[in-house]
Amino acid sequence: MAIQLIGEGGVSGFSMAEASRRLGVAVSAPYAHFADRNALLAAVAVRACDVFYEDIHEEIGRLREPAERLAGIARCYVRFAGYHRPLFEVLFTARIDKRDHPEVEEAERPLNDTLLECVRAVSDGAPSAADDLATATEAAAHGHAMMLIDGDFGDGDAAIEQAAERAAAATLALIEGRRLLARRPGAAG
Amino acid sequence: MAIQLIGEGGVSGFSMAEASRRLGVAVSAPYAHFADRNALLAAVAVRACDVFYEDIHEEIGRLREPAERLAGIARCYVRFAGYHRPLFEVLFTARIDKRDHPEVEEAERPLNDTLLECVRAVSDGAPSAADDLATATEAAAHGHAMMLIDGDFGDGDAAIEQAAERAAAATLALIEGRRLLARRPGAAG
DNA sequence: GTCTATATCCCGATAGAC
DNA sequence: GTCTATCGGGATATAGAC
Repeated sequence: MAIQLIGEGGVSGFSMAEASRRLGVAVSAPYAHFADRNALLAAVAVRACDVFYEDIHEEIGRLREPAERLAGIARCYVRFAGYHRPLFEVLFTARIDKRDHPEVEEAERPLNDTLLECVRAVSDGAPSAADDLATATEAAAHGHAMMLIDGDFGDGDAAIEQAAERAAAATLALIEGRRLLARRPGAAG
Repeated sequence: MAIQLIGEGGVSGFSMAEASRRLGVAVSAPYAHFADRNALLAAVAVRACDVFYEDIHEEIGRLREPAERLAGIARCYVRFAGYHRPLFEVLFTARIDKRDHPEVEEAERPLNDTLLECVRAVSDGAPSAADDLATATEAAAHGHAMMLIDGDFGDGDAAIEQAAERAAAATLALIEGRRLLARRPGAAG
């Protein structure tokens, strides 16, 4: 499938023209399958969600402790960024207009649901506590993933695993100190 | 200065041509001041470091508690992303080759030093503990900043402040649970 | 569904006059 | 230091034949 080969290039400058060249087809060929560049990117994003979803469920299927499961999601997040970098970039750094491509939002929903489910399992009954922890976890995972891509952990599989392990550990630390995540009365939100 | 006006555009596609147009000068004018596009971007990045550095020191100058100071850095990080978005993008998402432009690395050093200083103040004597906390803090701040830019917190100043407050709170939580940041023996790194 | 060919546009960078 | 003019390149997207 074209989608996979396109993934070999970066996200931008990824171009229809170069992708076509790599596939050995004419530059006009992709337009028979996708309305325009963004439509193709959206299709890649949907595929990225599917891969990500499978990775996460494989991981949390092995884990029983709620805290470990949430940490496992963070681990998967960073591993996904490392092992499927092009998909990750399309999903998180390509600005796809969700109004033009609601399929992407649709594909993202199961991921959010899984995260919320795991967060609720470790969060105390408080109303906004789960949301606070979910946001913090997502931010920590995303930050580690970006730093990994930026090369802050070095190169190769060892760097990926180190970043993933750090993200998982950070998640456990966030859980440990989660009572401090409650926003103070003064802040908006 | 051209640098400021250029900041009005996104990071990419930012172009010399469009920047020149905005300034009402010829497309060739900037090349009298900068060798090429990357040189201009590098200059913007250096400026970004300076602004960031001043913001941080204004913030931690007001704070005494070590933990609050580290949280203040995270707060500044996210605020910087929100209030100086173009500078933030140039600094963190434009890939500038540090070998071609060592000035950027030079300008970044004081920032790293400040972070490490604050981290050491809250970290227990352990050797790698400070490094672990620094990485986790940076990742959390970066993650919140990226989510802010992505619109996950909404728009406007309220969104910026909310994201900044969440990043600060996450930092405090990381400090609280910092003993869990130590990587397990099995992991590489 | 794929090809060739083409229209249109924008960008980075340089040359040379002023 | 700024201008005009230009070269060379690459991109998106469409039209029409096969």
